[in-house]
Amino acid sequence: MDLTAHTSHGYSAKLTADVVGITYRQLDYWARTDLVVPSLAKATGSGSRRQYSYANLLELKVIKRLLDSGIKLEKVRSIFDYMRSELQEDISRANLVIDGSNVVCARSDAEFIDVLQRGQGVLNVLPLSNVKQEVDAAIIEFRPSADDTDEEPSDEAHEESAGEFHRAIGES
Amino acid sequence: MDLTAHTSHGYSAKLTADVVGITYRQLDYWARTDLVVPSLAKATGSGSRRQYSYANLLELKVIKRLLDSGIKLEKVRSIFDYMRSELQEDISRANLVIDGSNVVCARSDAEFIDVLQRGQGVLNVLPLSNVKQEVDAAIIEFRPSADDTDEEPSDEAHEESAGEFHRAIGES
DNA sequence: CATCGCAATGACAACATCGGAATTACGAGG
DNA sequence: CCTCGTAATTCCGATGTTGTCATTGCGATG
Repeated sequence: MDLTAHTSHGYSAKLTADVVGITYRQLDYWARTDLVVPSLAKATGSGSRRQYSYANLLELKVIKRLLDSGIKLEKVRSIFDYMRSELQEDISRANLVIDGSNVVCARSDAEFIDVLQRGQGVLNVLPLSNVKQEVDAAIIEFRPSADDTDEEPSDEAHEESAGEFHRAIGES
Repeated sequence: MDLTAHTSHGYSAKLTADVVGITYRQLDYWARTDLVVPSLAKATGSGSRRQYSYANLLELKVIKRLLDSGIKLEKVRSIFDYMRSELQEDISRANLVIDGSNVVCARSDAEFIDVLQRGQGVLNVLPLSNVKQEVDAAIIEFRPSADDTDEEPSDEAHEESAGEFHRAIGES
């Protein structure tokens, strides 16, 4: 199942916001401030339509993850200077490690652990595999085109889709 | 060398800000908003003197680390609900792992790696050992009481005291 | 007692990051 | 051509986190 092929016409702003799990207002703000500009169609004035690509969805989902973990948007902006060169393909087995202003994309587990051991400051570790998974799941969930053979058309239960980690950590 | 004994009279606000590497304005704001209230002497009105303990210095240094890595102060506040119960002793070999609203203090390397592998979202990893190191070094550096037999009395070069990691990561 | 330095306080401004409501404009369909 | 739905834009406001500056007050020293 390759959801990248869905990029024939791209994703509208509203759908993108729903899939990623952010508000339209945030998506709009990020587009205007050049954090994530829609690849397929930029806004050309009032009434025009922004069109986001599948790659844009992944970018936006990563940003939401970073924000949810408490990272400032300002820092996210600097991170994405590096991100855009690395985020393109094979997101499946990569781990992103961020140390202040430095970013590295560790693909092997050995490199990953090695980087962690040398860390001097705070390290922000982001496994990218589940990002793609969650985006794909959300695309199907919010798909407007027919065949919604799901049992949960309710608008709730989109948060905490993967909840095994929280029990291992302990409650806050 | 136990610098905790320096707590006989505590640390003034200005000295604390210098040691930790933050502005007085930040320290003042954090005290007023109950993020870090000085243990030894709270402000009792205009003209009074705040007195910070050694434990306060460690707390403040951790906060600065989190801020430098782009963590929002709002998230730092929630993190410290858990932190205060764990930050007291044996900071030497502990690693702090933060996943959104969940915080865990992994003491063994095995537990540390195990937690990292199960991470679903963004993990903020903070080695606490070097926090203590840097605070101790800064205390000696900014010590007002005599015997400054150092070769660098200049006010610069306090940032990036441990710079081996940056070369391993790559430039930003 | 007068003065000085330091530190807390308060008032104000600035900035980023949004949320909400009203307005405007595009495109499709009758 | 008119209308309708959708979406971008504009305007306004709120909030949190500082910076700057002036004021007030404490304590020590002359």
